[in-house]
Amino acid sequence: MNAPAPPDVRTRILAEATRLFAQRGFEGASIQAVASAVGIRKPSLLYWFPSKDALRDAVLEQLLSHWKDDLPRALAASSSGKDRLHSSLSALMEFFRQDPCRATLLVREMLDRPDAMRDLFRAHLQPWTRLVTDTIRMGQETGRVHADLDPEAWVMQLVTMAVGTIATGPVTAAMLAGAEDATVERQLHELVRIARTSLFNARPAPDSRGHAHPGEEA
Amino acid sequence: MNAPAPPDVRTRILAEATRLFAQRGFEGASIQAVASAVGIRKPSLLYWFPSKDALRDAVLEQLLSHWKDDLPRALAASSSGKDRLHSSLSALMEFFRQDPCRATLLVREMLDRPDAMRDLFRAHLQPWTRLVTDTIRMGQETGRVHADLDPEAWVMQLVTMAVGTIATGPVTAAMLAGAEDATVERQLHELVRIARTSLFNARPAPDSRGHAHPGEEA
DNA sequence: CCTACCGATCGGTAGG
DNA sequence: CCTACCGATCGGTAGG
Repeated sequence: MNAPAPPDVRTRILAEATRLFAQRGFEGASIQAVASAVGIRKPSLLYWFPSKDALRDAVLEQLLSHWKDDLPRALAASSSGKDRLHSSLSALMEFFRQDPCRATLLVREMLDRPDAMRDLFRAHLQPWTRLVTDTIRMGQETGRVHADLDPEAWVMQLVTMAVGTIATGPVTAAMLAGAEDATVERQLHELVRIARTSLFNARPAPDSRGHAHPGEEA
Repeated sequence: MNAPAPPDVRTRILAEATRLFAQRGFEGASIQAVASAVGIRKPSLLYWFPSKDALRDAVLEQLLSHWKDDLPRALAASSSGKDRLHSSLSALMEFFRQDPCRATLLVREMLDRPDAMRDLFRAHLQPWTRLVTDTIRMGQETGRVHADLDPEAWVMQLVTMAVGTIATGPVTAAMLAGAEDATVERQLHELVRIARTSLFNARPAPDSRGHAHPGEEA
């Protein structure tokens, strides 16, 4: 009846592996280092995960399952097409901002094993991207979204930008003028502006201010 | 008495190291592997570069110097502001398309050593970004460029997108609908459209010097 | 640019 | 989940 070790050894291994694989890369992070971070010996780690590659797979599986579950939730919560697109982007950025290791790890894996990641992306992310591109196409039919926009390519560019900003933001943000105040935030703010202007057509009537957006409906 | 190998051993080491560091990462590519690719023994490589870290530094230095020299050239060749921005983006994409290893290597290094890369970026890329942001600000004064655009952040987002598309494009491109026809090209095409629409004001009214653009409204 | 060699660390196994 | 141990490979040096 007594519960197993509350934080769960297996779960802690996954958490530390995610952190260390993201920080130092798969080749740069030894299973010895992961075991030490958890507070166990190396052979004990290999009892839970039969090999370093199996640990890598489990880490990735956990990350992509989280994406698969979290992202569509935000999308389903919105009603209007414009809201759906806005909250999809917010959810995407929030997913990586919650834990920047996710972005770093995804980028590293895409570079290390492009073929394996292509399959994982297709299996886990295809449904989510489909939801977003369908919403975009509806917007194109009503004329609110640029007609010459390529829906699939647009979504993947936004993913590339969001992942890249979180993963490499600490470097690129140092190029911003100003100073040391929240510079990754500044990049994310511009990212949102880029997304909005590259997606929606300019408002037809420049004079009518206020709530605007004629006939926003389902 | 015969001349040294024409391609220059040192140069060949740098080329193979660039390729292998990009492909497998710095930790994943041993100096033994680099030496084998060049066709020499490991200690011979260490005669030209005193350590693996020295080799890494030389590889990066060469890459960033190339950026520093090539990119501003395209910029200087254009006259009008709009041309300058257009050719800056073309040159940026072409730089990475010429050799995708450049993008992969830059991303890996930003993840592995953010602090060192921040300094290298500042030293090598600051002048180029300054040229672009100055041109953008000129466009904002004439009203052709969105007034609420953040010049430095916009440039870094475009760099993030271009580098990310070349480095991780083979993975994300597989998510595109269509099929197997030039999918990274399709992403680059959308990248250009995103850049254009997020930069320039729609020009429905040819009357220049329009009203100052308001910030934004939901 | 080579041969020969170094200690340290790698991923993984035996056996309990 | 542990101790003890394995062969292979790592970055680097000695010395020519």
